[in-house]
Amino acid sequence: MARTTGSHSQITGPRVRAVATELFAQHGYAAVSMRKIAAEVGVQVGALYNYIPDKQTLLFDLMQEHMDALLAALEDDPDRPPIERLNHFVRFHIRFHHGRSDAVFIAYMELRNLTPENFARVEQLRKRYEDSLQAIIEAGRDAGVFRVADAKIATLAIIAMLTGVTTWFRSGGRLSLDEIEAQYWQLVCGALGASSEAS
Amino acid sequence: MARTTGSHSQITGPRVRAVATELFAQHGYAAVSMRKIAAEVGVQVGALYNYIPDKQTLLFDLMQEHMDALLAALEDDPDRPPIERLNHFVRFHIRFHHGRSDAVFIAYMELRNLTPENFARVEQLRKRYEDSLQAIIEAGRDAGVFRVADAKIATLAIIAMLTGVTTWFRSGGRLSLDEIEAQYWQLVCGALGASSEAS
DNA sequence: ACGATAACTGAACAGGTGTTCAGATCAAGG
DNA sequence: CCTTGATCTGAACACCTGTTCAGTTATCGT
Repeated sequence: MARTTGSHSQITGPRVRAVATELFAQHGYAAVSMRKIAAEVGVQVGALYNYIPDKQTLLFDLMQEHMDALLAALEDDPDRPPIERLNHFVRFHIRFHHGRSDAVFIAYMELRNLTPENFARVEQLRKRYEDSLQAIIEAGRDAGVFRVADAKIATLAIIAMLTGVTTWFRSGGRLSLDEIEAQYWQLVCGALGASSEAS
Repeated sequence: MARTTGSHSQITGPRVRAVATELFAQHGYAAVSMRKIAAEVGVQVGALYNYIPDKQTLLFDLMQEHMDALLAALEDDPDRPPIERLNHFVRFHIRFHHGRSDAVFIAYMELRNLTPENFARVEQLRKRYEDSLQAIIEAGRDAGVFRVADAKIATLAIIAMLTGVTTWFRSGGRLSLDEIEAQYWQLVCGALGASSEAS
């Protein structure tokens, strides 16, 4: 037999990406074979190549989609007060990454498995995201509401701190996502020498 | 030919571990074959098994050694003021991890490639390290010098923030290690609501 | 009802995987 | 100087790797 009953491109296509995301996050890109992905999708290996050109491109596409979605979802209004922009960024970052932990994991862990060209492109997207936080911090520093020695370092430190949440937070634990947000907001504010009461 | 001139266990043994550390960090455990390690060491594959029982144990040993060294090097004196203990922890963390970025990378990225038993053992060591920071934070909070809502979250946030340094810091860059230390000390102090002038 | 084509199978390709081991070779102790 | 044992080679084992493609089948527009 060949084509199985009820199979559609619109089902199989997204499923391949979903399965790949899950397996890559769990075992790592190099440790996951095309046959394992196919088995999980419920299809033979060859069928995968109706939806992806090759394994490397699959990985790159997953990363790029994640970064694109991240950048598209972030809304920053330069006209608002820096403290409000920061508050929005912190809460956005935690909320957006929560529930997408697989994609976050891949985007941070599998960079070394990208070809140099693909790496450069993903890295560019990441830099754009970092720059948006750095702009907020610089605006706050210039306005005199943040006390920070080096905006670049503060940016990297805060993003590392916030992204760390995805490695341990699971819904239904000791604390709710709202509480997590509030705590991290306080930590970030303190780190930047701002009062967390505002905004 | 078989045994080559000038080959010694005392040279080859450590070299295998050094090469493995480098390659695992660069390409990932699953992407590095025993043959690639052997080639880099300058030996045939079979020879590696004079020094390691198998690939999995090699990975585990590298991680365990790193964590053991980390725990052994950390000196914390519960009798000193919390602010001093925190200062020492922050500077120690940054200094210890700097120059060992390969081992740090492996210890954080390759956890999923450990067998369940090995994972549990490494995780226990990591928890012990986290607990030592948490103890400092709790001591400071009880003494009224730190203002922190949840000690566990503050611990995870700070460790994530500090460990992030290894992903971007390289000697000879814009800032020296001393400057990095000072900046992170300020950030950590602020996050915990303490004055960074002390200690 | 039927022809076109999207969707899939099954097999093959050339090469890579971790691990084992008999045999060759060199270093060192008596 | 010669034996002993550590050290390494080279080949083999059974299996897995990403990718391709001729052939088969289900679906859909007409």
